[in-house]
Amino acid sequence: MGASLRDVAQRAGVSVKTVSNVVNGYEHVTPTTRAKVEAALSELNYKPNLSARNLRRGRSGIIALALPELDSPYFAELARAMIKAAEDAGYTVLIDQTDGLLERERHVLAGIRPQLVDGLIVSPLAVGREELAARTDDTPMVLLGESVFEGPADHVAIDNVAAAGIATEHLVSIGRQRIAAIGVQPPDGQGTARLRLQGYLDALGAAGLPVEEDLIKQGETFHRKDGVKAVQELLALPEPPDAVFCFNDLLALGAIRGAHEAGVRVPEDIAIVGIDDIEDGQYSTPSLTTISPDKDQIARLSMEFLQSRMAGDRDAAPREVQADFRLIERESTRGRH
Amino acid sequence: MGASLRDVAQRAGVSVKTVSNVVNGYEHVTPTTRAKVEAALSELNYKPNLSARNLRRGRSGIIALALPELDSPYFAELARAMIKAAEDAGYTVLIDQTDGLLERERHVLAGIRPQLVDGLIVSPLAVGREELAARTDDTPMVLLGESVFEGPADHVAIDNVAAAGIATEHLVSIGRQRIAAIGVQPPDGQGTARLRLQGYLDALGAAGLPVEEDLIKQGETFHRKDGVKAVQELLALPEPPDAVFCFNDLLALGAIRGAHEAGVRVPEDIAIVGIDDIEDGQYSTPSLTTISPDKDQIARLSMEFLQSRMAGDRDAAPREVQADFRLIERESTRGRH
DNA sequence: CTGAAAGCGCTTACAG
DNA sequence: CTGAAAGCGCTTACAG
Repeated sequence: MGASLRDVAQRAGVSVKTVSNVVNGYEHVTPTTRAKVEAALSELNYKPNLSARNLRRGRSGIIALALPELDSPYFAELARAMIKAAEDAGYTVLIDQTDGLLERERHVLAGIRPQLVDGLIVSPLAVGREELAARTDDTPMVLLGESVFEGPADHVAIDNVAAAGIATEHLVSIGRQRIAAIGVQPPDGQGTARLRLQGYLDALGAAGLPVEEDLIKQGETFHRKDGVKAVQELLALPEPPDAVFCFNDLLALGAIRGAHEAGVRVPEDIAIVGIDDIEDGQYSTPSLTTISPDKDQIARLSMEFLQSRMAGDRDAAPREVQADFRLIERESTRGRH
Repeated sequence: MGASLRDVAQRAGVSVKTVSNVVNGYEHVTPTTRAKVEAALSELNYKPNLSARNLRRGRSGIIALALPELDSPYFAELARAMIKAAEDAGYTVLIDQTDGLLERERHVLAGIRPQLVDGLIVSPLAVGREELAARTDDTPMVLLGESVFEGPADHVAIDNVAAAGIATEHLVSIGRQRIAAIGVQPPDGQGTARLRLQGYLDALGAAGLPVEEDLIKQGETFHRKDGVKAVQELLALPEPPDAVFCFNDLLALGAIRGAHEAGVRVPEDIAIVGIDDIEDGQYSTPSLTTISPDKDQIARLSMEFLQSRMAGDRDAAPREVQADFRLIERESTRGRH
């Protein structure tokens, strides 16, 4: 294969140590020596063996990012931000796609790739709080997404209750009275949905609007198709809603599509708002009002937490931080009816 | 940190070799010995050090996937398929996001992470054929995307000329006469655009339609915003087109949005077709007619090529394979005007 | 400023 | 079936 340090050392007529010094940018090397070594280095097209280096150094410079799915735009956009933030910090990212499956999330938490990955950023869907807390692997970890973990590890998220509240409130503010929700999960489902439901209910209460069971719909996988289906059921109701708060943008885009298919106008007949601010929502017809979490900030904060843990600060109490978000008004909630 | 093989060996009262045998599932181990070892293994919560194993074995089980951007839906969907295919083959994927920048693509080709990655799947945008051919790093590599490489490495792609031809032809078949194109690149731009332009021109020729310079628009970054801008320019023409072939779905979705903003109906006034079959196109209003490349097949073929190279078949002539694609008709080209 | 040597944790011929 | 030992390629005290 490629040349080793020893090959280079031989060719340059110096010791392995000296070559290593040059390769690693150690300052105190005679110009002459350095020149000789560098010549040999490039003649042999030397590339360090990273496995060996990692073994010796006890670190790899790789962190794993475990996400439910890479082709859901929110996660894709988050992954981009994360890869960028990791790179700025000198790390590269390895991605694990869990599909939100319990089995796979467990596998990640138990430590796939021991000693190959210096840290872990995980967005769990299936695994619960207790299991997270009972983790035996000691690779530094940062949690993403929900906000009901209560301390098994550092955690970065937006305030989901508040975000959902603001989205719902916005629908109230434009004069809507029958506000539906799409994205509720079965009782054992993910916490994000529970928190967003909470925010929705809080906002209805604050506005003095009644809660109607019929207007609260499940969104099993948080994908467009669930949004289509749910909105169709809502529109088939004897007294359909005049607005929908969708627990994410994909559901909302599905809802827009479903309304269109049913011949119902958005926003005139039904206003729609989502959460995530994925790019699609800027270009859909109508464009989508949404809550925009600061993805770059989430990425940056996650890396900061992870870095401090990787740097040795393992025992400090788990930290919890909430990233910024803001409401972005677009066509799907414009105007009154 | 964690326990090493030696720790386990001591505890079990056997040699390191025996523990290694058990860990690696070597068959010929006495049940008694195995039991002892397994007990020690779980008592110490042993996890193999992958860096050490990789160093020794000379392989890592990791392949790198270098894509322009992870948050472009086509690449996100392709990445998902690739991660899946790699996993089926026992590999994990590390993603490099090049942003299509020459500098970063070069870095990938020169071998970032030497010996840490067994193989490379690259979708180059900026780097040209000559440079690919002149690569010095000998990590096995598979190329994705264009089809004008002519042999520097194994290559998987769809037949872009044919795909563009079929898309254009479809517009002809529904009676359109003034068919525009969006997505042309500056002369030194990527080959994909050149090939799709070729297919477009071929189809116009075959249909006996004239080529009009005014109807051929650039699409610098292949993103939605370029589609919006280009379609607006087209619609401002004294004699606007009645159809547009967009070189990818993102451009097409932008074009739909742009037409909507201009008060022009799709498909009645202007029919639109794209390439990629990203999920958004199923749910847009109107839904998008497109060419669907078989992404799973692309992923599978790439892995097969890569595996054969990684298995040692380094010197065989570079292979070229074309993945399947098909036209999917949706609302954006339905009906005649 | 440079060298000789140990050792990171593993796998693998080689013996027995 | 199991053990003792070498070595993958690197980094890093330790000398000098």
